Amino acid sequence: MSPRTYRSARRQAAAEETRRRALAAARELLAGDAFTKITVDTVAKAADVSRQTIYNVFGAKSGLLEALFDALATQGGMDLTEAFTAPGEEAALAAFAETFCGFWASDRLVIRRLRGMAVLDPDLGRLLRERDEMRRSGLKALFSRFEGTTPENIDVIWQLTAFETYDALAEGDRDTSCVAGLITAAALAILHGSRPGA
Amino acid sequence: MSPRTYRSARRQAAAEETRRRALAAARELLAGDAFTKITVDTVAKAADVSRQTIYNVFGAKSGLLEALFDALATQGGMDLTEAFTAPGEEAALAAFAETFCGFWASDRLVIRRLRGMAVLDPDLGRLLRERDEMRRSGLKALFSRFEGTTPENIDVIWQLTAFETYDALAEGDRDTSCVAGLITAAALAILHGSRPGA
DNA sequence: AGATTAATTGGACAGATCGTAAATCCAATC
DNA sequence: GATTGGATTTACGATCTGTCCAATTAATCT
Repeated sequence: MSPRTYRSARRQAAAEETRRRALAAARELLAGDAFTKITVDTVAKAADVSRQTIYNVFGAKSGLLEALFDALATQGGMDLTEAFTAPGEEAALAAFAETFCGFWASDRLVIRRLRGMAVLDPDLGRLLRERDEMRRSGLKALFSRFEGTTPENIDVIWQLTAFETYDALAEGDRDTSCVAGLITAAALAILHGSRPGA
Repeated sequence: MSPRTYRSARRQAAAEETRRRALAAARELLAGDAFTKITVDTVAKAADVSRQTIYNVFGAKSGLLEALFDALATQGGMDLTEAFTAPGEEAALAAFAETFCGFWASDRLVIRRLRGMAVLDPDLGRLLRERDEMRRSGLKALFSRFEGTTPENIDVIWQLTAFETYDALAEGDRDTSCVAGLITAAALAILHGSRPGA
């Protein structure tokens, strides 16, 4: 009746390791050709871990996917300081677009497939919408420095910097920075090209 | 050893009817709250048809979904003649955008979910990419009437008229024609606002 | 009318997959 | 050496897919 408390760096590290391996395995499977066959069992085997462990660590398959999504976002290391410290509107937009395109490109297949699954998985869907809203907030904050940006324009640019837009424009081996350039140009045209009169 | 051939309007009509009912049931389920639970069994029950019939008619669950996707496109009645007979670039683009936005809006949830499933279903994915390519062809044909449109711009406008863009911009109860307007304006800005020099 | 066929049904089955439960093992910690 | 946290093993129930096959019903041909 006196439960001792056992803290340990070693055990904790080992647990981290299995978690890390599971996520890495899931990611690799999702990036591969047989990604439709992604299963708790296949992930466990690929991670050289028992199936039960996956459930112990992540609770459920959806938990594993959510954790993977988070891990991607985290280790993606998105740094928006360049966008926020850029001198002008154009430079800021270019930095913003390049940052996100770089992120989308870093794990294109995995992100695409996770987003597909998110449509059928409410929890994953929430997580994803949350992240997308963060991008929208970022855009809002970015444009608060400049004047005369309508909410509608922000919405459109929000979609221009979305994964789906990157994914569509990157078709046919178009370079990532090239895609970012297209997006930046489009955003700028929308911001300045709207002719209120004629 | 002399297999007679039985043709009949009545039987054929009855078969059409069960097929129609199955598709209608699938569509309704996909539009509802419990769409994650869409199952051959639930579809069959909702259509008041045996599970086996679904397999007889569509071969597999994926066949049912593909048929539904096709049915949506067909009965969506997309008519691009207005876009192709419009006097000028702006009118043509507006008609094009409105036609597609109207289609996307006609079954927004179902289309969204089908597209999500398509990520995990290679056959459905092909079908969907085919349709999207048709939109791209349409755009190319549309702009062949006008000069100076770069392939890059077509790609961007292609994505602007994609379902994902409509879906994102229609968030928060934004009117369909309003979304079409945003898309048209963005496309026009991209076409004319690209400043080649400075 | 009677034979024949098309369309559908019902039940049973194998195989995957998810998720849970309980007993056990092992190594790090007290 | 006893205890604990983490991982494993095995077993199980539930759901869903897809297949097989015998049986049923109604329309069509002769």
